[in-house]
This record gives sequence, structure tokens and C-alpha cells, in this order.
Amino acid sequence: MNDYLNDLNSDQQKAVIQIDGASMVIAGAGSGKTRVLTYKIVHFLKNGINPFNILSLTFTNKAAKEMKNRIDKIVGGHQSKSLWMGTFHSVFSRILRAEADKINFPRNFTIYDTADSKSLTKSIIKELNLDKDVYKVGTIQNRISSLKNNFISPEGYNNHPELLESDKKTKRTEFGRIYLMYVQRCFKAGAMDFDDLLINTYKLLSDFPETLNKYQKKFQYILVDEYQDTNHIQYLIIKKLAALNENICVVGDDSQSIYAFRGANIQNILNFKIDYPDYKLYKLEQNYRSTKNIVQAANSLIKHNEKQIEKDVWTDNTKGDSIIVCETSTDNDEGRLVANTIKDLISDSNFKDFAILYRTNAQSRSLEEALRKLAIPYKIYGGLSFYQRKEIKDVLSYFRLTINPQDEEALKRVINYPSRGIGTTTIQKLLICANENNISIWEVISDLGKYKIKLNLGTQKKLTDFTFLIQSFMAQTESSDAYKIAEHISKVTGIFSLLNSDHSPEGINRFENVQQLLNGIKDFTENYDGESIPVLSEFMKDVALLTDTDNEKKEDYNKATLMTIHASKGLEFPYVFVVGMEEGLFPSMMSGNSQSDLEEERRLFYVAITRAEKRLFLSHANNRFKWGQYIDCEPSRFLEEIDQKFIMKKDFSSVKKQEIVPHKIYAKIKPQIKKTLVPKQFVKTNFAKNITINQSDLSKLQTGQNVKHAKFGNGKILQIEGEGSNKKATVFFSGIGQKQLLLKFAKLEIIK
DNA sequence: TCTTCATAGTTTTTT
DNA sequence: ACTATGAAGA
Repeated sequence: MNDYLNDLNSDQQKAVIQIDGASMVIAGAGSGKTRVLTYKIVHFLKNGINPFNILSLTFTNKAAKEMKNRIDKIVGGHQSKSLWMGTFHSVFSRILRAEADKINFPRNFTIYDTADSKSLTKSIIKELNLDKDVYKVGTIQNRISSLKNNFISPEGYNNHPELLESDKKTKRTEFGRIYLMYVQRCFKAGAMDFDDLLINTYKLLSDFPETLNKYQKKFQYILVDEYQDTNHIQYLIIKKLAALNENICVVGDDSQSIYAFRGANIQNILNFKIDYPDYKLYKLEQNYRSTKNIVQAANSLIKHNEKQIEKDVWTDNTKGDSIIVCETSTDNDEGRLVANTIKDLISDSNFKDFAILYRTNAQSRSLEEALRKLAIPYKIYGGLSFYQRKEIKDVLSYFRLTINPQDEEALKRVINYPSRGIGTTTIQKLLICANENNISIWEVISDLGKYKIKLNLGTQKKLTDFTFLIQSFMAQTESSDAYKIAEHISKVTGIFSLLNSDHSPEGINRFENVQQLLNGIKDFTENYDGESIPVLSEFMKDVALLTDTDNEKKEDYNKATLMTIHASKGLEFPYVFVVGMEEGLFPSMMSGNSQSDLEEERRLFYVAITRAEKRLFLSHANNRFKWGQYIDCEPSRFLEEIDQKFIMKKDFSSVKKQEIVPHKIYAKIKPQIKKTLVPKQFVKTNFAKNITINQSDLSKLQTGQNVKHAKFGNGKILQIEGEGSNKKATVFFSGIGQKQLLLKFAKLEIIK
């Protein structure tokens, strides 16, 4: 009956079988933390606990999805559907929508993403006529966010001498006003930013005892993953929810705490011991993921941190190869070294087995270029996610406005897109009027006559036309399904034809992105299993909370992964490259000199190392292109901190320091440089059969040739037209259809 | 009011 | 390198 327990070692079993009471699981990297959580829920279900009564908070939506799948597999059936499982933000937004009326928000409240918050902050600074060099948007935004995460309201701020004093010092005496306005404007717009989802949940549970009681009764068992990365508000909410039953299990690893910058608080681990004095502590110390070399190297690094919970991570796995530390001359060399190494190792592995991790998103460029040149398929996470692209946000803004017309950021975004002759001057007037009357812009334009604004008749007509347009959408949105209304909006607003008329490669891409969005909505509509019709607002509920990781495409399955170390948390790969191991980059120069910042950077490196199963490559360049110029770089201090007996150093920098070439003409460099860059140990010489086309080779492309495109796959050239750099090809891709490609952009390869 | 072109500022990590 | 902003022209 309990045979599923046989999948666990004895430490894991002990942690799993405790059902009632408080417990904390300190789980070293790769020790089966997710496994314990998954099996713990399985154990709950097998012991007759209703999935409805279990709340499980995870760090990403993807983790939640995978866990649900595994639970269903082990238990059978679809019990996981009734579990409350997801990120803090998504679970709480679900609660907030259900209880919205209590806190005076519309049920359809908008979730402002970072870009929306930024735009609003910017707008407020401008309206208050403040110097934008003193009141930098980013700084203000960060300060607002950190105050919110410490549960300090605008009033609280005004009564806080220290905070006022520190803003006096930086000459930002008006910060309090900005903060207050920001909060008021969000409220007026029926919008919550990411922090509000937490704050408002806490307020709801504090101000409405009967609501608190309802959820306390509901969530009889609470599980929290990645507990080391929860912040103060999250801690307070969990504490409240768990107060009735005190059945709470938190899982984490203090060595992997890497989100202090956004308020994560290691204090939460210490508080746990105080709040639940009878708690049980379980330690998982056996690592199943990595080789001995990797595990021990990671241990030797993290020893340099003073603050940490004592534990001894060990493994039964083989010793494995040494960790390779490579020195290259430039960042581009580094990229090529990584690409060449992958090419060499690929014969007995899959592309999906490789991950390239870096400290900052900006580092991806040189790597991408090198991978493309060797035809290594890759996917890249972070940077601009799908939902943050301009064309997507534009369309979504129409949807948002239809669902919640008070949404000011959405309105500002689309009131003149596509151009309908409503310019910045008009918008400024409307904004002033709205502020003076303490109403939203939507209320102003839907009753223009009531407010005396100096606008000429033409402009007034344009505004009422716009209002009618949105109203017509609103009238349909509750009765038609999401896809129908989404398609209708895209067409009627003219977005579809506008994007479709742009035939540049970028324009085509934008058009396709919007189509992809609509396809997603179509999927949602067709697979909806709720009782009523799948309305648009239902689709829009969580869109702001989705990230690229959450909706991986099938065709991306077997590709190398590029991501920041932060994004790699919880993942594992047989082969891991950590690039840019340089002072000022990693540890980041922003981490300053404070001990705690440096320790966080070190934990981040610890996370990076422990992603690797079989082999780990660390690299650093002596010269890196940054801020428009090449700058000298020193190897990271972290490289010295690893016990050197686990490391083998390779120096590629002596490859004669060629004059530095801008990357655009890089393609012309002959392959022998590549050869010298390949470590002899892994060389198998024969290079790719495919030839990448660079500018000078355009003439080699002919009608009838088979080619390969990074995104569209294999295809055949049907036609070539244009001259020189304007040369265009019509290519037929199987399964996709005909595409017009501007050859100077499309990285086509001839397939022999 | 819209479009285009030049210049300036910018880079840590994210739900 | 890349976007965002501002000035000038249409």
C-alpha cells in the first residue's frame, strides 16, 4: 500500500511521513527536495486528506505543474486538480479575486507588471514637475517596492523619521508624495502591482476575521517550497493562514538564498523556530544529482560564507571529471569556446543536456552568436518575455481595457494605437482633468461634455469614437468566448492589418507573435473545462504572472538552455557552463563591498555549480565588450575560493591577441582561430557539415537549394529577388509554409 | 499631430 | 548595442 515510500531514502521518508504539526526540511542542493514535497502530498492524499484542504506554495508555476503531474501519476486519477498549488502571487491573486469586493477592488482587477508600474511612476514624476535626474524612475520604483514589502504604507512612511531623513539626504523630499499618488492611482485604476498581491492578501486576512477563518479552515495543511526566498509579507501571510491548525511544512536551503535583493529574508527560517517551538527539523544531505568533484567543490566554496546552517552535503556518485576553468582573451572567444565544446560533447548527448548560465541577461549576445554559427539549437529565457513584447502588450492592453476600463496604463497605451490622431497634448489634458476631479481618464472621455476641457470638435469626436469602440467590446465580452472577442478586437481596431502591412522581417515577426497569442487564446477557449463559457477575462486573469518558463514550446524541447543563474534555480543539467567569471560581473559590482551582498553572490555561484550533474565548465575573459568599449577584466575571486584540487585550468588567452574586431565582421575570420580555441582534450576536429552564410556568401544561394533557418527549420528556396544587401528569398518551410526572408538578417545555412 | 533622425543614457538578479 | 527621448521637418 505504502510502496511509494520505497522510492525514498530514510531521511526523505522521515520528512514525508510526518502529517500533523510543524516541520522544516533543510535540503541540500540535489538532495530530492521536490521529491519530498511531491511524496508528502501523495502521502497526505493516501491518508485520506482532501486535496481541497492542501495549500502548496511553489517558486514557479512550472514547478507546480510538474509536481501536479507527478502526483497524479503516483496516486492515479486527477486529484491534483483540486489542490491549491502555485506561486504565492498566483494563489493569492485567486483569493483576492474571490474576495475583491471586501477590499473595494473590482473582481476583474488588473495586475500591473513591472513595465506598467514603471510607466505610472514616470507619469507621476512628470505630473509633479520633479527633476527626473534626481527622481530616477528605477530608484523610486525600487524604493516603493521595498517599502511595500516591509509593509510600510505612505502614511507609515510619513511617520518614519529615519526614512524621511534618508530621503532628505538624497534630496528626494517629495518621495512621500510620489508614493502616495502611486498607491492612489493604482487603486483608482482597479490595479494591483506584484507587491500589492501580497499586501492586499495580508490586509484582507487581517481586516476580515471571518475571511481569515474561512481560509484557515480550508487550508488545513500548508507546504512552502524555497522557504529561504520568502519575504517578510509572505512570512506574515503564511503565519496567519497556519495559525489555526499549525500543520505547516517549509522546505528550503539557506545556502541557496539568492533573492535578498527583492526582500527575501533569511530571518524567516529563524522565526519559524520561534513561532512553532515544537517543530521537527529534517535534514537532507545526500546529493543524488552531481559527481563527487562537483559536490565537494561547491562545499568548499560555500564554506567561505559565515552565515549558514550547518550541514554536510555528500554523494555516493562517482568522482567524475575535474571542473574545467578556462581563460579566454575576449567575451567572443568565450562564446566560441563554449559552442565548440558543446559541439565536441554532443555526440554522446542531447542538446537539452547543456545549459549556459550567466549573471546578467546582457551576456547572452556573444553566446547566441557563437551557437548560431555552429548551428547549435538553443532557447533563451529571461530578457524580454513573450508577454512583454510591444505588439503583445498593445493587444493585451485592448483586452485589459475592455475588461477593466479604469486601467489607466492600458488606456494610455492604446488610445492612440493604431494612430487615430489623439496626441500627447490631448492625453495630458485628459490626465490633468482626471486628476483634478479624482476620477479615471475613462470616466472623463466617456462623459466629455460634463468636464470642460479645451478640445476642438475634431478631437472630441475622435475621443468619443474611441469610447464607443471600447464600449462595443465591453458589450460583447461577457457573451462571446475569449477567442471570438479577441479576434474581433484585433481586427476592428486595425491592429491586424497594421501589423500585416509591414513586410520587414521584424514586422512579419510581430504579426506572427500576435497570431501566436490568438492561437493561445484559441487553445484556452477550446480546452476550457469550467462550467460557463470561456470568457476573455478568464484568460486574462493570470497573464501578467506568466513567464516564458511557464509555457515552453514543444519544439524547444531538445535545445541548449541559456539563462541567468537566478532563473536556473531548481533545475539541473548534465553539462553546465558558467560564463563571465570575472570581478565586477560575478560578483557583480552592484553587490558593492558589503559582506552580506557578497555572501549572496557566493550563494548564487553555489546555485550555479550545483546545477551540474556530470561536468562543469567555468570561464572568464580578459577583455569584455561593455558599455560600448572593451574593458579589462580580472578573474573572479570565487574561482580562487574553490578548493583547487577539484579544478583543471586551461589557458586560451595566449592565442595571439588578434586586433579586436567588431563582431559584425567576425564572420570573415577563418576557422583556424576556432581550432586553436578548442581544448585538445575534447577535440575531434571535424566541424559542422553545414555552412553558415555570411554577407559575402549571399551570392551562393540559389533557387532550389535546401536551407536551414534557426527558427523555421529546414526549407527550400523557391525564388530569389533583389540585389546586394536587399536580396530577398522566398523559402518554403515544411509545416510552416512560405516565408519571405531578407537575407542579410535571416541566418540561413545551406544543407549539402 | 505624426514621422524621422540624431543623441544620450543605460546594465543585476524577478514574481 | 539598444532603447528612449527630443528636435526638426511634413
